[in-house]
Amino acid sequence: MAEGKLQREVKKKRPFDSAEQEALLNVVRTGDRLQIHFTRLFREHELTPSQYNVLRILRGEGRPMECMEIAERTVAVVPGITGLIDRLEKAGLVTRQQSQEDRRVYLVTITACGLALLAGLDEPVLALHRKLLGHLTQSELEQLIRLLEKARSPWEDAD
Amino acid sequence: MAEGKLQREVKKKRPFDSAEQEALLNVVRTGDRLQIHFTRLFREHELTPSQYNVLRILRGEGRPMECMEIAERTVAVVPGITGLIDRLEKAGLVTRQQSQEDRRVYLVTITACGLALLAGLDEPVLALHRKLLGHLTQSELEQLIRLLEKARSPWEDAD
DNA sequence: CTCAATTAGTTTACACATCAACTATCGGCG
DNA sequence: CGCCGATAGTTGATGTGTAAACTAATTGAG
Repeated sequence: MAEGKLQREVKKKRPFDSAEQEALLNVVRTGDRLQIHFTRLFREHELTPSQYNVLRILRGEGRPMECMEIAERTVAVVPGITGLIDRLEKAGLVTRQQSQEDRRVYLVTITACGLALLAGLDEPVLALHRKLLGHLTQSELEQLIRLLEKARSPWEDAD
Repeated sequence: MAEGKLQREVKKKRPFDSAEQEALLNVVRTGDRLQIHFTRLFREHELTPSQYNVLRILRGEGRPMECMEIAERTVAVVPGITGLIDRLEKAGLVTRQQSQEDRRVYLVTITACGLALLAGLDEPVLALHRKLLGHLTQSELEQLIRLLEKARSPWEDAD
């Protein structure tokens, strides 16, 4: 247990400066690696991870949403949403129309085509979850979730 | 313990489809949030995280390195390295010169200016590690490291 | 009511990741 | 020797994230 695998992976000569650093690099690297697999899966369906996330949010909410709302629930910042919606609209997966109540806001709605695309991805996405983390026991998954939530707790809400 | 914080954060109506999914989203989200803080720190010194990583690799190795070697130790793929090195060279932090043995390869060397920049960042980086994960006990950090290594183990080497 | 502050969203500029295509060089085989 | 495949690196196109400046519309204080 003395030297972790990440240490060998990045071929560092000396040990990590601290356990915090080793844990932090492990989290970041694992997150990257996880995302890569989903990126590949989505690409087979001409989607990027960001686009998939937006579609999932729209389906989950089940109603037209403002750009601001969407931005709040993704990593993306408001300006990035514009181009994202542009491309989704061009692909026919969402529609955008000006709100009548407040003409500053544009409401984004997922189309039947978008819903069908998501439906076709549900099973592969679940299968990929199992493939990537299925070798951990339920107890280990719970431990991992608990530790990560505790890690984020001081800086996730107010920073 | 029943419902995790991430579930509330993303305001999902229903629980996660599986513990694998919840753990996966937790890893990805935590990794993103961690990176954001370092991005801000590096930006104060006119560096991006990718640029910082390349400089750290060069300092750690202590010798001129080929682009291929650098690419292997970062998330970046070879084509991305080109522009990265371009910008570092323009900033005077590295130099690039054609190898004499094999004129296909270009050797990248960190400059004294680059080393000085890194030296000034060492303490703030360590401090940020402590700030972000210092509230976890040593035992928790070790657990987290162990779980993440186990998570990656099936797909990190050969995939 | 009117004007200033606020808010939603877009545009622009830059850094980066990815893929495909290209150039230059090396190495080996005939 | 000369050509052909392999390799190192670059370039270009597309998508995304970030920040700053901008437009359009709403709100609120005087």
